Order: sequence, then C-alpha cells, then structure tokens
Amino acid sequence: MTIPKNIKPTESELEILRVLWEKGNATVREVHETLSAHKDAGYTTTLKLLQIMFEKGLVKRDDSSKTHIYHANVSRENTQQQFVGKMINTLFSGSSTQLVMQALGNNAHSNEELEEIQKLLNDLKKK
Amino acid sequence: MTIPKNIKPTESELEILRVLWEKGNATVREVHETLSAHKDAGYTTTLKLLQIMFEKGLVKRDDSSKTHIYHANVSRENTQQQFVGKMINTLFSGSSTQLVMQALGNNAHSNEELEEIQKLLNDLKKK
DNA sequence: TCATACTTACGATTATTTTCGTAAGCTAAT
DNA sequence: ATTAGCTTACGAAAATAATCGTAAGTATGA
Repeated sequence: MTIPKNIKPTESELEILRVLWEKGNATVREVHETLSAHKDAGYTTTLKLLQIMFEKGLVKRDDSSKTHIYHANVSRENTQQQFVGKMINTLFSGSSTQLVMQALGNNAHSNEELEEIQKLLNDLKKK
Repeated sequence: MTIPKNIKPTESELEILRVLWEKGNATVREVHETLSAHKDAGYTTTLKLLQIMFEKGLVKRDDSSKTHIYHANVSRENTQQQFVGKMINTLFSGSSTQLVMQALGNNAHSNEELEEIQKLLNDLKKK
C-alpha cells in the first residue's frame, strides 16, 4: 500500500485536472478538445501529460478498451486546499483572514453569495 | 518610459519578494540569510535571482555603494491580487465566493478576525 | 487486401527555472 | 604589499516542465 504523497500538480496538469473534475470521465481526445478552446498544443502533448499524471498517481485510467478513459485521482477540494494553503503562507504571511478579505473585497459578489457567506460566518461565530 | 508589464514572479522569486516586502530594503546577504532559515541554496543563487528580478523589473536597487540595496518594485497587494485571481479561475471555476468559503471554512479564525470579516461583509451588503 | 483514421507509447527536443562555479574588484587588517 | 573576506557579474550546468515527432498497433470500410 503506497502512501499518498502530496504531489503538487504543475500548471498544465492543473488545467487537465480541471477538465476531469468537470467531466468526471474523459478520453484523451475529449480532454484535448476541451483544452483546445483556450490553449494551442498538439494532441500528443495532452496524451503525454496524461501519461505522466498517471505515473504520478494524479489520475487513474480504464485501459480495458483501446481508447483509455481517464479520471482524476485527487479531489478538487484537496487540491484547492493545497494551493490555498500554500498561497496563504507565501503571500499572506500565514493569515487566512487576509486572504478572505482580499478575495471578498476585490471581487464582485451577488446578494445571494453574500448571504451564503454570512451563513457560514454565523456558523463559525457560534463555536 | 516602459510600460509595466504584468510579469508573473516564479516560485523562488516570490520567496524573495516576501522577504523584501517584509524588510523594505535589504542587501543580497540579508535576503539570503533570511531565506536560509527555510531553504538551502548558495549565496550566489540568491544573488543571481535578484539580478534576474532586477532585469525583469520586479525589484529596484541602489547600487551607489559597493553593496547593493534592493527593494521590491511590485506591490504585495497587486501580486496577491494577481495570484488570487489566477487561482479563482483555475481552481474555483471563476467563483471568488467559493474561494472565500473554502478559505473561511478550512482555517482557524479568532473572534476578532471573524468580526473584521463581518464588518467588511456589512459594507458590501449596503451597496 | 489495402488505405484511412484512429489510438497509445515513448524518446527526444525545447523552454523555463534554479543552481552553482569562477573571475574580478574592493576594503580592511596584518 | 599581501592576504583574507567580502562583493558583483555572468556563463553554464542541472533540474524541471512542456512540446512534439514518429513508430506501431487496431478497427473500419472501400
């Protein structure tokens, strides 16, 4: 049983994970087509990246049929936490509050969203 | 007059900026000593990095005396925004609310901090 | 059967980032 | 004056990440 090391996805790997999180399952071609909207790289580049990610354990795949089907092997939530945590340390002196306030103050939020945040805030205050 | 391009600092450059933001001004040696606490790289590595950052315009320096004195030429706030924005896009589907809630829910906050956030939230609600 | 159009595998190239070795110059103490 | 200890400059190697070219296999239809 291998210990799940905390591999940090690279920039490109993150783009691919993003697609997989959204689609759940996807072939190389599907991933590549989706990425093509924003990015301009060859098919085999996407393929190679997915193979590397497979070796790292970032994704799993079903290779029972010729065309392999990939899916993410790391959760979106964990990855978010990993990156947010790192960012808090390097850019916000370890203060998550500062990050919250920066993200809150410098972006547009609808009333519904503000209410949602308020709810969470109320929960936290109770404790 | 050169237009300030939006250069994205690399990982190592960010570590150095962190030191400069904290200290305001610093010599190569001071930066290097500070970094040594966490990192293990040679003096000339730090020097080279600072020279590269100087060329990129990320830092400025006073070279009137033999030992140059560096300071950041990009603000912490702008850099924070740059990275937070990118993260919102790649990891939170463009939803800053999701980032706020993730950062809020998964980190410890004192009562004072929660109140500070509440204040900002109230301000935003008014509009 | 043969050609076309897919697929994966994978070595190799390119680009980027990080690291270091070495030269050369300055200053202070011997 | 010479040495020791610092400094900067800078080329180049090492490490990491991203890209692509090509080979080889498989299925499908002419």
